[in-house]
Amino acid sequence: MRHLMPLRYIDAVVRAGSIRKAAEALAITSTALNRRILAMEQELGVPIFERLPRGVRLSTAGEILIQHVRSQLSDMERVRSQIADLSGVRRGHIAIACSQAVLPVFLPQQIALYRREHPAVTFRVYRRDREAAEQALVDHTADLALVFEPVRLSAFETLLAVQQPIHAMMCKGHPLAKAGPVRLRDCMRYPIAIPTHLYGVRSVLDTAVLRSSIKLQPAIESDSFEFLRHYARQDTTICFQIPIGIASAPKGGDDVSRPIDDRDVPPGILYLGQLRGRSLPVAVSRFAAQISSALARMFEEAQPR
Amino acid sequence: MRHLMPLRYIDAVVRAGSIRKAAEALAITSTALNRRILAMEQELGVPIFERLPRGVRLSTAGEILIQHVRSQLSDMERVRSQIADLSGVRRGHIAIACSQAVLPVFLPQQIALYRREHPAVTFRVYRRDREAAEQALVDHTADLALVFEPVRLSAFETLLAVQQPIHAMMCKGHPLAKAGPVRLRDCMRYPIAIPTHLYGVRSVLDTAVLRSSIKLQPAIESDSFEFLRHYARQDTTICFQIPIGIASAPKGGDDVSRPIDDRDVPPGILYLGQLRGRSLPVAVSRFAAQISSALARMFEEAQPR
DNA sequence: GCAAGCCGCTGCAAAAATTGCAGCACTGGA
DNA sequence: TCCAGTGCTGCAATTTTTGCAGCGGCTTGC
Repeated sequence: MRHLMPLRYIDAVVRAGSIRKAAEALAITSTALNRRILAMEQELGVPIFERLPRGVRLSTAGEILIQHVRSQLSDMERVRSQIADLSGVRRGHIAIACSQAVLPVFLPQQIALYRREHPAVTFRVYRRDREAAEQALVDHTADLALVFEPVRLSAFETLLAVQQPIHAMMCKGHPLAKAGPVRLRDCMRYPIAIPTHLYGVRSVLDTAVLRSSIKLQPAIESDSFEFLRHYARQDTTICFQIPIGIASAPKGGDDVSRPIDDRDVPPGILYLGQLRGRSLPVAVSRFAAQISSALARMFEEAQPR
Repeated sequence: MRHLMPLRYIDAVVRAGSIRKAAEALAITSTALNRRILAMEQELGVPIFERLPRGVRLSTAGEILIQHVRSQLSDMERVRSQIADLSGVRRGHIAIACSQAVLPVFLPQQIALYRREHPAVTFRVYRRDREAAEQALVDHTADLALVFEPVRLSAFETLLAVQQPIHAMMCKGHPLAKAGPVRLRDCMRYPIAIPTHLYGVRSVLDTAVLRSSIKLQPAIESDSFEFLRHYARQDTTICFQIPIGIASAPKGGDDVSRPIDDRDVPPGILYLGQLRGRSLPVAVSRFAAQISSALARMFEEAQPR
């Protein structure tokens, strides 16, 4: 849509932090971009940006404006999508910000399933910790967020919530590698590998441990689940993951997972959500419905808390 | 704002019903307008208008688009207003759709009061029956609606509701011209002048009469309250009005008003409302707050029903 | 302490877009 | 059947936008 180019320009400048960088990203000259910004500011009667020696920053007025700009841009996207939808073409774009846990199995499966029906729909998947995921909704980088144990929920409108008990994972030959729940204190007899505080799994474990006598003494700490898991395969180290992040094939994998007993660690909650008050494009809401029903089918639906 | 000219153009064409008429209203050539419409349609990939021999009409896609267009336009207005507000300039524009009753006294007073504080704010006042008033909110012709006994309330978000008992009005020398409530059957002994069914006063009277043995036999029926009132001054005819439409000066007027007894006619309700879900420009919401408190001070606040 | 590197901004000319005029084809009503 | 009214198009004039080169201001690193 041609007429909202000026809005795109403003958004680009905000994201780039400088007019020249934004111009490069937009494949136009800095001159042109600069003049459009100046023109907008004159129309508005107020500067949108503060000029700094190293670029520009939003002014107070700009802060108000950028909210409007971003909602306009994504709303136009919704309109396009609705119009395309009624002429039978199922196209669109879906951007998702999500926790690591859904990256290896769940999301690839679901997206593939969806694209089988609607090949004209494109996807973008951002791996974001629970705080950054909400921010992505706010600045319209993402349409949906699928996060485990989000922190603040002010701009977040929950579409679905499912329980996710923490599982302990270990290599096949591990002494604890049996079926059924395992007690946390049994795990603690072995070296443990856990993620950093950015992650929901860690925060659930931390709060659970607080009210018990057990102490978490991690042998390995990392911000990469992939690393933790591969490390745990090497020896008797135990790592932790939630069910949605564990391949469903029960015997094919190199490792074994056992739920930690409810009495030790209560289940965490995985949330699917969108920006509060926004009306989603058809493609997005259809995809949200699909993964909602998949999640609800796979896991117990959680009460909002 | 320059960049939403295309949107204004579309809106103008929709309202005018033909490109040439809209072009005239916009003070540009039909050629230019026509080409912009064509360009928009090409960008969208779908016709916005159906071409008729006598003009154009919105297509299905256009119906979706015009909603977006109008909300964009008024949202931009809100942003401008917010930005102007933070730089201390209290300017803006307020459009109100209202029932006749508030036109003679209440609204002029309130607007004058408001403009004394904020002279840079401009007003537009539309006289609309209760159905048209809601429509004016929907198509963004009006920011606020102040209507007596609205019919449908689907797009209408109530900001305040106050009770308005129906009053009987008569000339000074009338046999009924005393203080205190009057019974409806006493009024019926004289010729009565009442408004058409478009009006809330009529519908309140009609429903009240339905459950009694009294029959409404209007001597005069008109869609102009002003006419009815002036007519009633001529002889013993009685007309009806709600308190907000009656000048507060108790003895200055040429006529006398007496509330009709609650047992005969229950009070109607006057609603102040806006378009559901819309966030109003600062000027508008400030004015809404002003008249809300004025109404609440003058009349008993009604429970929503 | 001074040069190098970014930054936003501006004068001027080229390029691109928008606009206006005149005119065409079409339709429904007098 | 004619006429008024509609949307649409080719072409030229006009307006707007863009790009190039360059200026002055500021921070950073040697």
